[in-house]
Amino acid sequence: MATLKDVAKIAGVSVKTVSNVVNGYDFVKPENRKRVEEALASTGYRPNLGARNLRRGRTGFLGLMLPELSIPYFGELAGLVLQAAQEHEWNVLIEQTLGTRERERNTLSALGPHLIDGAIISPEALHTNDFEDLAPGVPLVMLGEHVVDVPIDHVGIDNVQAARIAVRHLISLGRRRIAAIGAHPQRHTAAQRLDGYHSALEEAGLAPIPELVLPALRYHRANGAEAMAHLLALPEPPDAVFCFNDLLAIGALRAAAERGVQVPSDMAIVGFDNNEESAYSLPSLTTIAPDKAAIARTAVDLLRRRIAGGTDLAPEDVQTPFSLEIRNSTVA
Amino acid sequence: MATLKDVAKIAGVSVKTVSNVVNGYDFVKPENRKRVEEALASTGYRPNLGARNLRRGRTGFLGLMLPELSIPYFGELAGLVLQAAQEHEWNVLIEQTLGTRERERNTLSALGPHLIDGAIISPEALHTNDFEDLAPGVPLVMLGEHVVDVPIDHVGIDNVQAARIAVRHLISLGRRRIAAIGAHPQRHTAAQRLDGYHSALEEAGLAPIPELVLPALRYHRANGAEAMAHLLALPEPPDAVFCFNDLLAIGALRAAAERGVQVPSDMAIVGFDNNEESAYSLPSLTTIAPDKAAIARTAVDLLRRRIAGGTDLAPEDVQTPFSLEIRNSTVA
DNA sequence: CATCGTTGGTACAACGTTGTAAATCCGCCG
DNA sequence: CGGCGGATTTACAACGTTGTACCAACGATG
Repeated sequence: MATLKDVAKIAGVSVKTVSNVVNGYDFVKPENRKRVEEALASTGYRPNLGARNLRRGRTGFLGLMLPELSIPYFGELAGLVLQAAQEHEWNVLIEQTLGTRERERNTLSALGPHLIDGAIISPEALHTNDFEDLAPGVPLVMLGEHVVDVPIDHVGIDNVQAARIAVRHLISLGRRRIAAIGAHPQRHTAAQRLDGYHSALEEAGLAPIPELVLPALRYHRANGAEAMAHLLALPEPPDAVFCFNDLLAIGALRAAAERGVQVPSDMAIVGFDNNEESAYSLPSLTTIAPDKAAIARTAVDLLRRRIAGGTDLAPEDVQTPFSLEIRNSTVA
Repeated sequence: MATLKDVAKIAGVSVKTVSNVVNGYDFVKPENRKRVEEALASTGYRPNLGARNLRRGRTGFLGLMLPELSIPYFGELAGLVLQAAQEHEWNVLIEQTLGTRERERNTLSALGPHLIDGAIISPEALHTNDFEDLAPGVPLVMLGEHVVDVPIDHVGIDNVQAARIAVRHLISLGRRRIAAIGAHPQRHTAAQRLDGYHSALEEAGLAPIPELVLPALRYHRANGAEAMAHLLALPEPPDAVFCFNDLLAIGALRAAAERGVQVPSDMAIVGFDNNEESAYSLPSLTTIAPDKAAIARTAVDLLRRRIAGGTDLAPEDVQTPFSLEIRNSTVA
């Protein structure tokens, strides 16, 4: 593998001059520039990023910590983060935590400043004090969950409002017994969505029905199916369900179908995330559609700002847009 | 950020002694070892991987080139590769090509030995000579597509056999007009699956019906829907479809439902890949289920072998197991 | 013609780590 | 007590890059 030294020897100039050409420095005699460029081409020179970063004190890498790539929301998001990072010539290192606090702590503590310039994290189980213990020494941007009392930039949508809009939609269709699937003791986003759910009920003058609020420990399809099965076994089942993500909704859809419950006539279902698959389910899924590209772009931008030196800026909490995507699981 | 030098100063020893402790060298006086360890702990020292790798000539990174993380198959696969790589203390750098030859070429050529120790690639559009042009100088393992005349390790399933088994299944259900969706002029895997399709028809004494073989330029849900719409508009539509991946099948499922065609009674559908979502579609999807974990593990192992020095080993082509997952899109 | 600024080029050091070879220490043997 | 040999430690160089400081050549300016 060719190094600057090799190229310099061939071109008959100093190492630094080659470096200057490679880095687009202006003042190089055209003749020398040409010779260097030829030498570069003939050797197929590629800079050794390790060495360059060692010198520059930057690594060229961003970390991306998320629960699981096989979860569509995170797969889609990761793809968009990769794209946004690429536009700024960053490579992305992805770390999966499977949503366990243990692995999230490990990952956080492994986030040395030598490995990455900054990280985008999507924690599910981290506690406030984990951040203090393990302060990784690089800028972080948090997605989704918002651990409030930690001074870290955050990007996400207004979960309360989004949930409210979803439930309002169900109410506007005449539904009155509206269930919620996805309550979770630790998750902030779950609490917020539950808030929105309750406030929408309240503003419509509907009394909350506690047994229609179901928890979900994980947000997978199986959990949604399980919850829906439980709801349908109630003496008085709901006429609509707001699921805290699309996977839960897809599971719910299936459980309903298996029991001959018609969606949307007997049971309207709204999801959250707008996974690609949700436009193709049968029936297609009405869902809250966050602007994932905006989330990815914003996260990378915030990180850029911090890395560029804004260490003592106040932590920002950026809210990205979302919309309600109305499909056949609520309106035939 | 603490460096070896800082730690050395605190512990009152030389840099090298600290390095020795960090790297588990045996002959360090217990007393010094203790002092160094304390200093390490008190500074929270973390090795600068860039510098270490510069010195060692290795990077600790694996590349993973794939079309799109938002495609469930690749999202799931990427997750498994990350896990397999992690077991050998490798970090993984993911690069998305969107399946374009242009970006695949770029990625391949950017795969300098400085950045990664080896790469797992899942090309869709690369030509044989691209590999010669751009020989990245690090070991590669290819997944899925098999560009035959390139001497590179390959991992995948027996596509011909898998397709044959899928189509046999349809035939065993009494279907006689069996369509195929996913033919593609360049893709090797498409050609192989088409082979399997034809050979299954032949062994059952069924004459191939050319207009039932539909191409798909991309393998997304929309392409499947489009193809199915086309099939249903034929004067004599098929009674079964073999789709070359699950996304096509999901699209086909939807197109059928939209036109009131009952699956599986009027139309049986088989997919390929066993995406997680396919167990939850309505009806659930019969599909070829490759052992994705085995693919990921095998790919990482092959890479390990090469990186460990086996440069002049003959290229291997490992076939991983698969099964036919029978669900309600063929059997009610 | 002396001075200056601009352009073009170079040598050197440094980033943090580890391999090599050489230095130092120590107990023990003769 | 001199020296031997292993244990322990160290100085130094090197990995490939780039920032800094400096040097050289040149035309223009006064």
